[in-house]
Amino acid sequence: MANIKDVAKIAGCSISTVSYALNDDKRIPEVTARKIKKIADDIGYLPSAAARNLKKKNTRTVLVAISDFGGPVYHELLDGIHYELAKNDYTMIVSTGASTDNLLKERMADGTIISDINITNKTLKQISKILKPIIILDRKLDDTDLVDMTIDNYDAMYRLTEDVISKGYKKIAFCHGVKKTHDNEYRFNGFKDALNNHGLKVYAEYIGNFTKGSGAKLAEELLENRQLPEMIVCANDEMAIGIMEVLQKSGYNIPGDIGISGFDDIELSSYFTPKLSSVRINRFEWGKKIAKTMLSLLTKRKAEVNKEQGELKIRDSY
Amino acid sequence: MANIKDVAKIAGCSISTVSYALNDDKRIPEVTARKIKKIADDIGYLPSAAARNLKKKNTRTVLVAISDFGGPVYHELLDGIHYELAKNDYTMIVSTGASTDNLLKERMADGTIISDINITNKTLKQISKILKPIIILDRKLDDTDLVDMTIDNYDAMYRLTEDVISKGYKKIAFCHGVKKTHDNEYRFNGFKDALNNHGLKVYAEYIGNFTKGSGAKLAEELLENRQLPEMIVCANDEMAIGIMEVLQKSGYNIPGDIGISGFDDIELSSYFTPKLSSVRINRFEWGKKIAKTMLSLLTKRKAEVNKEQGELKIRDSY
DNA sequence: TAATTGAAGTGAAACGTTTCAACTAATAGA
DNA sequence: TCTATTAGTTGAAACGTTTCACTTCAATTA
Repeated sequence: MANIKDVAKIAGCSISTVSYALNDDKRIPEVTARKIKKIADDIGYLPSAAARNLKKKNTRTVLVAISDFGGPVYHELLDGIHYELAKNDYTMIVSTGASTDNLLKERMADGTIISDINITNKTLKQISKILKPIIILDRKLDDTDLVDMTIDNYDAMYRLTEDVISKGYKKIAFCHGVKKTHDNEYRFNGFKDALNNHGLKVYAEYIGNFTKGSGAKLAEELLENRQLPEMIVCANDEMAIGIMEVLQKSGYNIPGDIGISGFDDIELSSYFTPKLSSVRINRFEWGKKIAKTMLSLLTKRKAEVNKEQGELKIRDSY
Repeated sequence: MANIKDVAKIAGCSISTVSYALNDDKRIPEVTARKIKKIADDIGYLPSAAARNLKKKNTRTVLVAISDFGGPVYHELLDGIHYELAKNDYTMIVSTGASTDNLLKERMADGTIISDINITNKTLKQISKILKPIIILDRKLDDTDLVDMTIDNYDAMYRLTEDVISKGYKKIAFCHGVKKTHDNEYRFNGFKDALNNHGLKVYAEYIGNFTKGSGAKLAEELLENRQLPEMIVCANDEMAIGIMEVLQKSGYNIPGDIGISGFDDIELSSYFTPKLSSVRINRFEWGKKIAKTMLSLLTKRKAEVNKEQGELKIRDSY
């Protein structure tokens, strides 16, 4: 693999000249620079990122760590982050699972954006002392240097619940996702407070894990016990869809017999019959904001933090 | 940021001892190693990936470059690749767009997997000389060191088309995705050959770009001209869905009035009404195979290449 | 006792860049 | 003609690791 030395040898100049030329330093005259670049091209010289990063002590790279590539939720977010980062000539790399662990243990990026519930608070606290800046999307953690940019789950769910109440539903249940996750807790609190402030009680609480499967299982249990509420507010769309599928197979009409709502507004939701009412987050915009914050953290070391608002998408499922 | 020197100073030993200890070299006794690791932990020492990569001349990292995070097609594939890579203690990083360009220009990974139609053949040919190994998923390119692991589009589409013919359709049109892409060409050829071998002609060809929107637009044009075929075989699911939506809005019954098929079997397809007939690729398995090939390229410098087969999913849309 | 072995640890070179400080040669100014 | 300036170029240090080759010292063997 050709290195800068090889280029210098062929060009008959010093290493420093090559380096300056390749980096468009103005002290190298146009004509020399062109010649050097030509040679570099010809022999297939690619600079070693390792050597450069080592010397410059930065990588112009931001790492985004996510739980998995499977969920329908991340794409827009990643595209938004990438859009903004690329505009500022930063490189984005994405990782999951074990790869994230490795990447976190070796400082390969200048900044890190994390939305991965598999990373424990403990780990997070540890690395937050060492690996700044870090923006965290899926929880809040006090007494750390983590910058959190969560969605305003509470507010959105509060508003959705008010809309449900306004339709006349009284026996309203909540279907939890993974308990203790930030998303679930804040959504539930918004739900509960809206109910209470309108003189209603939580009719029942069910526990899923954010997947379609868990929604389906839950619905089967409900059918067995014949204890259906008038309405189930779900912590996310996937569980809502799982519930609807099972209920429909058993002959229930939605929203005739029971109302259902979701959260996230994944693509499937508007194709399902009935179309699922949900909360839409403009994740592309959210991603852009996150990237902007990261950029200012990287340069100015400070940031204006921002809660992302959700938009109610009331359709046909309640 | 603490470095290995700091650890050595506190531990009262040499840099080499720290390095050996941290890398579990057997010449450092258990007790010393533990002490050193403790110190490293305490002062928040993280090894510099840059320095290590520079010295070791490898990164134990594989880069996967994709067109965008938006499509519903990549998730399983990425998960499959990651699964296999992680098992072998390799790190996977993923990039798109401009980030890919940067990453390709700096050698940050030991190997590269590319499925990005935005990268030109020319670029690909250039980097294939320098940046080996590279596995390419979305085309074939002769006279290069690229290893291609495309899907067996031809075979799958041939079989799908035979099934369509067996249902009695005669006037069968094809809806192209982006022309000249490998996927589109091979799917079309499989379609065409199946038709010809059964004594049929291609009834018409429409041109889309693999998106739902392009399918919708196309359907609108067809409605204007009132020239509907009996069946449209689409180069992918998204276009098929776009077409179906528009046709249904205009009162057409699918499959009563016209049959439609797709390719890829994205999640949406089995939720749409009618359920879309399509070709399923087990992308998780495909990803695992790709990763295995990459691994053997990385270690043994050779690979058994493999075409991934598709499975027909005949449902209700024709 | 002397020689040998082995365990534990160390010094220093090397990886491929960037960049500071210094140098040369040519030009401009006095 | 001499000095000051400037454009172009260069040598070498530094970044933080890994690892080869070597040393030291205690224990074992003959």
